[in-house]
Amino acid sequence: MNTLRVYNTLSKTKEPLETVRPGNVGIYLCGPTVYKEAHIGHMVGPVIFDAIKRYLTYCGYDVTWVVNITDIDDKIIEQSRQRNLPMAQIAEEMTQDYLKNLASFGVDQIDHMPRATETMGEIVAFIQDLIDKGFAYESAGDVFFDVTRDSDYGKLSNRSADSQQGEGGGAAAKKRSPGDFALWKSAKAGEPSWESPWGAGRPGWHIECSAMSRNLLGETFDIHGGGLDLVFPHHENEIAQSECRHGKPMAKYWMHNGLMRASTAAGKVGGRGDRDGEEQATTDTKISRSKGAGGLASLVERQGGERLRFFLLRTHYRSTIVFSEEAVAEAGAGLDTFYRFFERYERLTGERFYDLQPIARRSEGEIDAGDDPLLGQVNEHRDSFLSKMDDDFNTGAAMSDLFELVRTLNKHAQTIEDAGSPNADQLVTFTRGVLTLRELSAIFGLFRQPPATSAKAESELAGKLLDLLVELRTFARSKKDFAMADKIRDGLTSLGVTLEDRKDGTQWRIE
RNA sequence: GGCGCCGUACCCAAAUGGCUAAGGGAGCGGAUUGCAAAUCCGCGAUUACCGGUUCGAGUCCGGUCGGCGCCUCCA
Repeated sequence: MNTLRVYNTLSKTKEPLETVRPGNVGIYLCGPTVYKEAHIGHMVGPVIFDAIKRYLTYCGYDVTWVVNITDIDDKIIEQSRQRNLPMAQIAEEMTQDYLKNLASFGVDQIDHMPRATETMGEIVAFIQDLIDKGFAYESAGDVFFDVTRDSDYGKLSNRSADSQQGEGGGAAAKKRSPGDFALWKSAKAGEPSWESPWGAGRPGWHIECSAMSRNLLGETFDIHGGGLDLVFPHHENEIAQSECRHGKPMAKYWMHNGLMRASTAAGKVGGRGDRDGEEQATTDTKISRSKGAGGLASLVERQGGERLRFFLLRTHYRSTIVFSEEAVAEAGAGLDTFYRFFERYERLTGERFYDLQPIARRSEGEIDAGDDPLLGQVNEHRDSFLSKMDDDFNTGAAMSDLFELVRTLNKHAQTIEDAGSPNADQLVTFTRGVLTLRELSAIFGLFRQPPATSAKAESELAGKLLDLLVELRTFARSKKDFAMADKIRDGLTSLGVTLEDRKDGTQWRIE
């Protein structure tokens, strides 16, 4: 098994992946608080970890991936008031929205999605044990974690416990130290609540993750992930709770993805932008739900889930991604290279790329190339791709090998086409090379099915009309009536239809 | 104020201190084409700036300038 290296926020270095149990990997990713629709930024973690799980599985690990749903929270209660609906209904609605978005982005590798409301027994037991062990205390119906009892506190985010101000407001008066955080919050009148030894209330924000990860992955598991913004206080407090209770490390590797920002045109009210020409002021602002980002469903409708997924995987997961639809469209131009190649593959072999069964295991993908130049090159691209994935899942770098692989295959396709009648040996080698493209792109979760064309609505009738126009143009060309042929083509171009004249006929494509 | 990140070509973006600084998009040449499209080939970088360490620096250290994150809810 190859050595995988993983960047660990705890040590601030890349470390070799050595799992708790050989051959197994447990991953816990902090999921959403379901109080409003998800935005594109919420998809970064799920997409990268989806690719990570695919890669680990491909490398032979048995992976268990948990993503929690936080369905109790002050913000959900607030929404529930504003919309005059029960908290559970809001949570359920937004959970469904989240699941729908995951599906659009091709995230289907999650094994467990526990909810806080379904983990209440374990949460209460967890808190009680912390009290019994002297790490937590009750104060007027609330329970707080006592950060002064945890000598390690702050090790993840590099902060000292006594420098923390903590949340203010009414809770502050009940705390022993300002940095103490709530494990259990007593319910005010009218708030949803659960029974506990400390009275009716609800869990604090961090405790559910400690309880759920312990339940599903054990006291020490392999990888804990989340957005960079969760390092403090959320993950710091999870560590405090879990490690004080268990007396052992919570997770071996802490992986944090970079946050997304939105590129928005800044004001420039008054509309005189001509003086400095193209210089347009833009600011990158944080994407947050409170600032009204959203419309993920319509974004998916416009761009397609695969483009968005590709856009996210283009950049290293720890980097900031600046979001704009222009950038997504640009990424899409790169994706089109693959789609066109798949059509070419189908023309040459009569087989659909999407019907190729991807090679599912790394140990089975190596090609015995012999002295075949094509397969030798394919192997090189594959090795390069895998070595980049081995180095902290560098999808952005590995992407280049996908492009180089498709270029190599395009060249081979060209020689086959130029030869006129394809010979069987060439096709066999070609198909074997294409199978490697299938294998590697499957690690990214790409090209699992043909891109949806619904948005472009190429109805049956439109297709037939296009076929008819192409036929008329072919007739004109055969008569050397290029003026007519070009008129038809230009007209179609202006409608967003591109024509390609090939030896074997003309093909149309809706851009 | 405390902790931390980033600055690579027109745009996006990769690069354990070591060969000509990946790849994509846009653009410009060329092959191909009736002309296009697609594909292939080719073209493009004082790595923000200044200094230091080193045989060797995009990478390490110090400084300057610029952008950003966390410290309160965040993926």
